[in-house]
Amino acid sequence: MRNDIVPPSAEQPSLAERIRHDMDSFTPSEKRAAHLLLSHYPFAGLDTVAEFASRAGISAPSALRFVTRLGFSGFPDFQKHLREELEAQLLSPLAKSGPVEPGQGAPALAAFAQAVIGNLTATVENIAPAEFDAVVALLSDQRRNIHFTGGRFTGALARYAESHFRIVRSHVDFIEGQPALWRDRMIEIGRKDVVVAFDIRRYQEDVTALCETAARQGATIVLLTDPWLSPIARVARHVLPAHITAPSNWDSSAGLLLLTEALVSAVTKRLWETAKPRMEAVERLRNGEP
Amino acid sequence: MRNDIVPPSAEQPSLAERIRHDMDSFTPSEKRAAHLLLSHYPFAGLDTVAEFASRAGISAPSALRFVTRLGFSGFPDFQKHLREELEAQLLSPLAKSGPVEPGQGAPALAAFAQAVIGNLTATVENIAPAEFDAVVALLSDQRRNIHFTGGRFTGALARYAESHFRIVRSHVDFIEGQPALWRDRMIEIGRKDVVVAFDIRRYQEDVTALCETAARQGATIVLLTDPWLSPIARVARHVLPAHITAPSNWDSSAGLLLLTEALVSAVTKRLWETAKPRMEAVERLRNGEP
DNA sequence: ATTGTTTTGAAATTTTTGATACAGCTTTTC
DNA sequence: GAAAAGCTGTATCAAAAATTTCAAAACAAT
Repeated sequence: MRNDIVPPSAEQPSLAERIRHDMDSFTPSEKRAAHLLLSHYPFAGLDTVAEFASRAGISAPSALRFVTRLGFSGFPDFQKHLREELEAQLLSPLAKSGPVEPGQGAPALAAFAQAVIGNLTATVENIAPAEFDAVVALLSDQRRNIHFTGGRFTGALARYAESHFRIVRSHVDFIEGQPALWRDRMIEIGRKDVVVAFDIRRYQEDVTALCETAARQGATIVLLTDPWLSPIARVARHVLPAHITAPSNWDSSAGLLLLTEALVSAVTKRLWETAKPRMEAVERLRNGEP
Repeated sequence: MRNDIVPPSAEQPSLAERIRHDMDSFTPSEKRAAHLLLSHYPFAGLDTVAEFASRAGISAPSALRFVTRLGFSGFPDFQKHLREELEAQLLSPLAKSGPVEPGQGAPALAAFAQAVIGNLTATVENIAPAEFDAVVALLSDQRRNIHFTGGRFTGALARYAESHFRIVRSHVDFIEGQPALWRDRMIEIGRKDVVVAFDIRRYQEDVTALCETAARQGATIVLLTDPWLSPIARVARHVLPAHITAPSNWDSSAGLLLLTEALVSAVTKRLWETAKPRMEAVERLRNGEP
């Protein structure tokens, strides 16, 4: 038998908090219900049981068991509570933003998120609009070849970028950072090539070498880096810096990801006429259709 | 027959305003219904017809006629509208991130950033502290083997995670999503293994298959997904959902990255005693020192 | 007053929704 | 490895809610 759960009398803590707190005492289906409810709190619970269960990917009886376990006498009772909570919350202007639970992780997570959000804001504010637009234009030029590369950590971001651009347009690839792997490919790189490099501190020599070689051959270099600028900046045509400090032993790449996704989004919109049929074709191929 | 009333399509003015405007065209009992609704807008309308009618001092049919007259097809339709209006209003403060229209370059970047920030906030708020802590504990258990995997886009995140954890602790690797590449490796997977999977919508069957196979062999599955939960959730021990919608043709993985980095940070702190010398050793090796 | 029109609610009907019993499956425990 | 406990979904049923019907009441205009 599991530990009992306090009935939802007239308590202060919102139901959401209680659910978060008791999360690990739930069964798998109950967790799914809980996740759905918390992700659209409290509106997900205001529909019918059938709708709620279906959205959570569970059966109606499981949904019922979930609310019963929460201490309610039935689904209507549960909904009534949600409505009352909502009304109370809406009437008190800023009663929201309750202090997150104690525990070890939550505060750390919240603090981390706050730092990351600060980074994103600072990053956006320090990007020159003209620079961003210029990069979008460059990456939207279908006659050019685009190569993505990065360091040991940022390499994953380069892959992320490549996996998206590859679908939007052609002539896109990823270059591994190790010199042995790209030396001979450099013969192909020329004036119509664009190298998009990701490089943040503990700047990596091999990535720098790659970009310098490419630049010497006439390629256009786009650099996504930190505010202290990777040495690649010397040979780069465009530089987009992102803030990376976080309350961690590691730097955060969220700002770089933001820029990457924003670029993908902007280029997709710009090339929409050709990107749309292309994306549809890719989808068909993935599904094994002719 | 009285003058027609515009149906409640996608309009700007709230229902309340329309009711006030049309007030003098209502019959006496309709007015009573209108007054009740406006006095406790919109909660008075969220109960049952019977309750609503009784509180307004009219009969159920009259209440029905009232909502029909407002242009709704029935009482459930009416309530649905109220809920949606309420949700939109409640979400506006932060997640104003409606379909932010075109806009060029910089404005688009700012809008994108705002949406991403909203996602991060929502993600953190909906993570159960216990769940997060449990995952940290799991990944800090040095006796276990950790395997990261992901789909065509999220695979990059898995690599990102792997590249960090690899330095903090041992027994960490990355598994390619294609079945041909992992089938035979499954022989090694057992009870002391942990599979951390990244999977967001357009959930990928091969990743699901990998996790199901691993789970069947007794491995513990940790899933980072979107709020709609990948089917992998069925076999996952722990699920960390992140909000992913963005004003783009693509979803945003920023929330997943945030969780990843927060996990890396937390585990690094937790294993600091052993992680520190290990990180220093890695650094020496990179520099070619003995 | 009387007739035609509109409004209204009681009761009957239909539809929807919530709840339960039970059997299969999974996980845990011994 | 077998038995027990627990979890979950299908099928079914009961309850409640929404909707329609219809006749009485209120009202307006002759």
